[in-house]
Amino acid sequence: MRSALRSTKSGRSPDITARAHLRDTAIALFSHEGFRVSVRAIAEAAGVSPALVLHHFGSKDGLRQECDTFVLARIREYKEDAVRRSTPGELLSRMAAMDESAPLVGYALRSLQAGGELAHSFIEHFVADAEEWLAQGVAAGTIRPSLDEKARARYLTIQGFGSMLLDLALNPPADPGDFAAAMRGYLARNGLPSTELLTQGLMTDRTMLDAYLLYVVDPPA
Amino acid sequence: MRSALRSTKSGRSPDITARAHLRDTAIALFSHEGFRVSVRAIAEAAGVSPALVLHHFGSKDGLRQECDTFVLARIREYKEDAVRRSTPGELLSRMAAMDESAPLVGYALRSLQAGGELAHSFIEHFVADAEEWLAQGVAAGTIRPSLDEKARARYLTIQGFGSMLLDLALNPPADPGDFAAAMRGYLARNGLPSTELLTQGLMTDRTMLDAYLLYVVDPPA
DNA sequence: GTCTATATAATGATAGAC
DNA sequence: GTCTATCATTATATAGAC
Repeated sequence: MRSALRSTKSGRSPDITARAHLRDTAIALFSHEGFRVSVRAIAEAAGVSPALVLHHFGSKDGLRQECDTFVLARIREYKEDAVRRSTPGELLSRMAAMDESAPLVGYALRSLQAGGELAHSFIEHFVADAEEWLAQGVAAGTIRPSLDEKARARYLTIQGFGSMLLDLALNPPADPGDFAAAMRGYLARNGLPSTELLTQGLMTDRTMLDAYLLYVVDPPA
Repeated sequence: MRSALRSTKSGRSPDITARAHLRDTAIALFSHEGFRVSVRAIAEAAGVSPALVLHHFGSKDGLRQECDTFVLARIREYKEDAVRRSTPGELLSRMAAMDESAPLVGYALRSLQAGGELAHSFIEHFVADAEEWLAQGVAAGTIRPSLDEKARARYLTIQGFGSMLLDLALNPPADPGDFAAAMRGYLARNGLPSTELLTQGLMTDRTMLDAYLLYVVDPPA
């Protein structure tokens, strides 16, 4: 009721409210410990009472949704600013290198594993980028054309993030918050083979692809 | 105390005990709903009291460990029997096609996402297989050699499972228990682009690989 | 081996004072 | 906006009878 009055009274940035502080704390904790952290833990980290958290967001789910939309919005901002031809991994690395935005990356990765709505938006965004990037490469002659460009863009995106998620789950970094270090570990382990695969493929000839096209895409009656 | 007596009395297979039944029920439920299912739910599904479950396994963690070791052992058995040149995906599909072993596959996949000890054993096993399979292909001339065969075997394994896990998290099957159907969905979405990637790679020339080798593997001083 | 009853701890959420 | 106090639920786990 009185919030309008209060907002006019405050001359500072409208986002440095207690509510925003709570949301940022929640993102940091979700990123660091996963979505199982309790409302109590978030409240304690923020130095307020648990009741206040629920007062602001209604429920833990409400808090989650606010975090989701905020993280997605911020990642979109970063992507607008970033150079277009950077790969998703490079973009995330650069984001994570900044202390302020590292939790955003961790949060996004957590939600990818959880598979919610943010995960979909997140992936769709990178799929769209990949499609454009691939199309430019095909036009320039540096990338081979595909029989299904959309499917390839989606596959490469899922393949990249999926490999990273599983690799990090199997080799958990000492500090879960230091995403940049985690990313370095991933690249140290997989940089060479993934580059080999992208540049040379695995097979020496087309027989496997031809078999797939013949028996799966256009099966004999 | 009296269990030795009972086991001698029973002339049936030593694994069809109530304990084994409980374990199987737990695996089915873990596979279907994830590791957050309560001991209560498992007990109810098995038609016993929650206390009995804990009586047998000491704790929920004890139950988890017993399920882990059992699942790993069974998957190893299947792999021994299976034809050697089948891919991991084919193997799991064949396993999942059998009603009896489908929960094992689901359980293994869940534990991959959780990233525990079973996940490591599971992956290591498939990495070892991949390495042998790749070596045979290289010897036969059907597969290109790699500068780091071990790293490639690990990467391809992680890449395959990681892509599948993320794809399934983003496109959850109607029936989480029907792994075979889930796998068909995954292949329908990604079969073509993954086959293209394996046979042809993505790039039209070696410049990306050469750049990687020059600046990352052997960086200029 | 199996049960009932209970202890204990943690969670998300609410009520109401200030 | 923020708190204290409390509720209702759920979880794992234990004690002890049968």
